[in-house]
This record gives sequence, C-alpha cells and structure tokens, in this order.
Amino acid sequence: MTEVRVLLVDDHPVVRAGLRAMLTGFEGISIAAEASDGKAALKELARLTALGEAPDVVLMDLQMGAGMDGVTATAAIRKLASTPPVLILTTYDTDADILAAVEAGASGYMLKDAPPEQLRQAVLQAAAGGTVLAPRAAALLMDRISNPGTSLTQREVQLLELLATGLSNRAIAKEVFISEATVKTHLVHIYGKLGVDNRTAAIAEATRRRIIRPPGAKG
Amino acid sequence: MTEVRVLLVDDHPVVRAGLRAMLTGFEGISIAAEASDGKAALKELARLTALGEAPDVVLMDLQMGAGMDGVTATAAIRKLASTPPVLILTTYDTDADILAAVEAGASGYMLKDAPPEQLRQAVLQAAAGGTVLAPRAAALLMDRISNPGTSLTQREVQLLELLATGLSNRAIAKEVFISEATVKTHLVHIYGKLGVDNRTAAIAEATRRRIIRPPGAKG
DNA sequence: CCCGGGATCAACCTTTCGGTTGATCCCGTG
DNA sequence: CACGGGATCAACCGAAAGGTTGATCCCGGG
Repeated sequence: MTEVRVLLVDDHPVVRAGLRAMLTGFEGISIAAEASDGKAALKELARLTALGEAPDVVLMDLQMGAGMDGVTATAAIRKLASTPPVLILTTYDTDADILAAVEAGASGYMLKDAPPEQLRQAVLQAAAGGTVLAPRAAALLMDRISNPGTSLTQREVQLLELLATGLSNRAIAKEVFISEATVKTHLVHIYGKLGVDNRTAAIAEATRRRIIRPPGAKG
Repeated sequence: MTEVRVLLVDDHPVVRAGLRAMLTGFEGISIAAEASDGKAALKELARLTALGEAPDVVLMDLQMGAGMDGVTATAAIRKLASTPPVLILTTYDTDADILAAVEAGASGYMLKDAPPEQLRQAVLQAAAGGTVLAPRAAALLMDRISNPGTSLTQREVQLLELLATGLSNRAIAKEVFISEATVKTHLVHIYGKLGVDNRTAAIAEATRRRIIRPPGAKG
C-alpha cells in the first residue's frame, strides 16, 4: 500500500476541488472518491470496499446543507465492519461541534483554514491510525477531563443551543421531551457555570467561549 | 480582450485552491493574483494596476475570519479610480449579507455551492460589466424595494446590539440614558419588525440577518 | 400648516423567567 | 453497597419581560 487513498465528503464543489487539488499535489496521497453528503459517502464507501479499493481515510465536513450531516455520517461509518478513520474538516471550532465529532468516533478534528502542510500531516496521521486534533479541540478535551465540574454537561450544551435559537422554556421542553421544570433546573445550572443571571447573557457568554455557534450560523 | 483575469480573495487556502483549479480549467479565464483578506486584496490590486495588469474582476468572499472583511474591502475597491467589478462569492444567502454586498457596490452575488458552469458564467458576465445575482439574492432585492417599511431604525439597531450583550431592559435604559419604559417600547417594535416575540429570538434573527454581530464576536 | 414617523415616557396587566427547596431515579466508582 | 453526579420533576414566589393603550415632543415633507 504505497498511497494513502482519501474519500472526500463535502457539499461544496469548490471546497472539494480545493481539497482534491491540494491533496493530489502531495506525494503519497490520492483521492479514491468524492461525495456531496453523508448518504452518498456511505454509498461510495460500500462501492469502493466491494471493489477492494476501500479508502484509508475519510475526510468529512461537519456542516452540510442538505442530506445526511457529518456527525450522523461519521457515526454510521464507525459502525461498519471495516471502518476507515474519519478525519473531520470543518469551518468552526466550537465546543459542541468538537464534542459531537469526537463522540461520533472521529479520529481527528481539523479546521478548514489550516495551512496545507498541516492538512497533509493530518491526513497521513489519521490514515496511519493516529489521532490528530486542532489545538483548540485538544485543549477542550484536556479541559473536559481535568475539571469536569466547571464545564457544561452535554445536556446543558444541548439546551444552550436551543436557547440560542430563541425558543422559550416551554418550547425547549417540548423539543427535547422533558418538562418545563427540568428546563428551568438546567438553565439555573448553566447560568451558575457561566457566571451570568439571564438567558441572553448566557448566549453571549457561551458564544464568546465558543461553547456554541453564533445564533443563526448555518450548521 | 483575450483573457478574463481574476483576483481571488478568500481566507481559506482550501477554497482558494478550489477556485483556482476550477477557474483555470475554463477557457478564457485566468488567475491574476490571490489574497487572504480585504487588506491584502487592496494591496494586490494596487500592485497589479501599477504593473498595468489590473484584474478584470475581483472574486470576493464575504466571511473572512481575520483582517478586513469582504464588505469593507468591496466598498474600498469601489472607491478607487479604476474599479474592477466585484463578484461576491459566499457560503450564506442571508438577507444582510446580500444587502450589505449590494450596498457596498458588488456587481454580483453567487453562492459557493453553485455548480462550476454557473460560476464560470458569473465571472465572465461580471467581467463584461454585467450584473449577476443568485436567485435568492434577486428575490430578496425585489422584495426589499417593494416593501421597505420593515427596516429597523438606528436607535432600534443600537438597542439590539445592547440586547445581544445580555443586558436587562433596566441596564439598557441606563446605558443609553432613557427610561425602562422606552426600552420596552423599542423592543416591542423590534420584535414586530423581525417577526419574533422574545429577546433571544430577536438576537438569533438579527444575527442571522446580520443586522448585528454575533454576541461575543471579536471586535 | 398639518401630517407622519421616530423617540420618549407612564400605567396597567399577563406571561415568562429566575431562583429555591426538595424529591426521585439511574448509573458508575470506590 | 454506599456515595455522588447527572437528569428528571413539582411547587412556590418575586422579579423581569411581553403587550396594550395613550400621551407628548420634535422634525421634515407635502
């Protein structure tokens, strides 16, 4: 196996062209196939595997407008019998994105504005079975294990995200199938951890700390 | 005119590589230079013009993490003595993005997920002095001229910005030296114009429309 | 000169939110 | 098994926000 074969997954033709041009320009890296969303990626993966040409690494965008999103696709890929490493390549470095990706079983997390050389290293490392994280992603995970007391739980982050979309407590409750009382309890905890005393301040602070994406940002 | 010469402006190396690969693959289009932000674009423009090799069109991303943003850069370019057409190429089709771009003097507005052929047409048309708008952009502008009554006043935008920082009505009142009652009146007007019914939704909607910056965004 | 829109404020009422207390359930760790 | 943390819910209260009505002032355009 001389070459590292990559399966590109991104919904933007421009980005795919860029990654293709960039990666094929490197020694020892080639593009096995491309897909515009998660579902297509799974199909491509099956096709390549059947041909005995399974890719050595999947390069996956998290934000995809239509079709299956990156997290879902990553989780699905990791459940297959033969699972190539999935390297996440995304625009944002928010806590929620990073956590979701790692939880879904991604082998790495890189930002799209990374320099080409870093991207090359990441692809090779991931293909070799290694883990590669962008500095912020690594820092977040370290922080998460060192002092989990001050950091938000997954549930809290989830509610925070819904909060930022402008939903009321009641609407949030319906959205996640819990009671309004529980939503309020979570919010009080969130306010305490963030050091604020109302929902708008919580959104501002969480956005500043990059715990959530800016309200209205596409995902 | 033998070749349409393009100045690429985008902060992501991957996207630049994609556009370069895509555009240079077309007959009659070539890349004059590239820049990673607005300031660098102005510098490149000056350099190329001094060499007598001014580009025929500037292909500009609106969202750029660091440095001068696309709107500012577009406005700056349109103020020069010799102004090449600026074609906006962005990820989002939000109201304020489009409006801001057109206001800044852009000749066109395309989305990054447009098919390559559409992109080629757009570049050629813009270079020829024409106007080219993505369907949604065109629709928005039509709608905007037909009923302009829904736009926010300066005062309302100012209060929205304070709102997004997490301040209470009382705190906002103190901040701008008006009564809490007046703040509430303004907020009711804002909610009506944005089509929402609470402050967090107003922040989300205003952020989505790019009426205000995301809470906690870098200054 | 009158009209409209923007900004300002008050009074009033309803709904939502913030905060507390206390409780149950589940799960993983020591 | 006991303990703690996370998630769940209820009841309660005061504070804040949402919504309405009505009013004054200023300014610019028909």
